[in-house]
Amino acid sequence: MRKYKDIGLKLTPQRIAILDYLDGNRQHPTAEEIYRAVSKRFPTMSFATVYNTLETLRRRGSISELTIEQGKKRFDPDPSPHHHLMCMVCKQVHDIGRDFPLPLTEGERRGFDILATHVEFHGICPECRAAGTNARAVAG
Amino acid sequence: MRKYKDIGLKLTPQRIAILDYLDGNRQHPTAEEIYRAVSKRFPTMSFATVYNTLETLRRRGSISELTIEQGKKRFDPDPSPHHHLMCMVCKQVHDIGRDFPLPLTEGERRGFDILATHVEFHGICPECRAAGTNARAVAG
DNA sequence: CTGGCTGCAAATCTTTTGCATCCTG
DNA sequence: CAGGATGCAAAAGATTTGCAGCCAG
Repeated sequence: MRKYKDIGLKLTPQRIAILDYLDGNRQHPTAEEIYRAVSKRFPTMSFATVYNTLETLRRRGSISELTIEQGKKRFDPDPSPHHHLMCMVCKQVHDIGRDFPLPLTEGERRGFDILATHVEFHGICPECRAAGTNARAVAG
Repeated sequence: MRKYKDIGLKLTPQRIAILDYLDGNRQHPTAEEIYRAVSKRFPTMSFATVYNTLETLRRRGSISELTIEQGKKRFDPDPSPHHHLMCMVCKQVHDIGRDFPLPLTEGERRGFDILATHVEFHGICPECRAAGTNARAVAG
C-alpha cells in the first residue's frame, strides 16, 4: 500500500494512525474496527475522518474496498487484484493470491468493458465447524 | 424457483405477488424494487413482509441473495450456482451461466469447508460507456 | 382454531453530510 | 496563509424488530 509514499496526500496524525493500522493488516477490517483501533490513539477520532480517509486512499488506488459481507464495507491494504475466502459464520476473510483463468465469451461480455474480476469462496472455517454451527442456518 | 411448489409455505396473497414478480425476473431486483412493484397490487404491503418473505424463500433455497452491490441486498429467483456481471456505474446485473474451474490447494483452503463459489465481473456497460461516464471515478 | 403472517412504527446499524474550526504544506 | 482535513452532530438509507390483529390451512 506504499505507506506515506502517497505524494499529494496531506499527512495528518489521524491519517498516519489509519495507515499504520492498515499496513500489513491481513484482517480485512471494517470501518468500525478501524475506527475502534485508531480511537485508542486519538480519542477525538470521528467516523467522518475514517470514512473520508479510506475513500481518499481507495480513490488513489492505495487500498481496496471489499463488498463481501452484507451491509458493511471491509478494507484491504493490498490493492492488487486477488481473491477472497470468507467464513459464512464468523465472517473472517482470507486472501487467495492466485490467478484463475476466467475468460468470458463475447456473448457473455454483453459489450461491457471488464475492469475487475473477483472470486469469492464462501464456507465454514475450522473453528466454527468445531463449534458445531449449523452451516445450513447461514448458508441457506 | 419452483413457484407455488414450496410445500409447507403458507401462501398468502402478498407472497404470491412477490413470487409472481420474481418468477422469471432477470433484473436481480433490490428489496426496494420488489416492494415498489408489489405495492402497486397491495398498497398496504410493508417492507417487513417483503423482507420476511425473501428471507423465508432464501432459507428454503428457493431464491438466492446477492452481495454484489455495496449497501443493499439484491435477489435472484435462480438459486442454482452461477456467476454475475455488474456495471459499476448503473449497477445492472447480468447472469453468467457458466462453470469455471476454481480449485483451491489444501493450503489455500485453510481447513474451510467450501460451500459456495461466486465470481463477480465488474465493468462498464455499453450504455454507460456511451454516456461518457469516467470509469476511474467509480472504479478507483 | 391456531400458528404463522401482515402491517405499522420505532429501532438499529452503517455510512454520509453540513459546517465551523483547525493545521499541513 | 489557504485549501484541504477534522470532529461533531444530524441526516440518510437499508434492514430489523416488537407487537397487535388477521387469515390460510
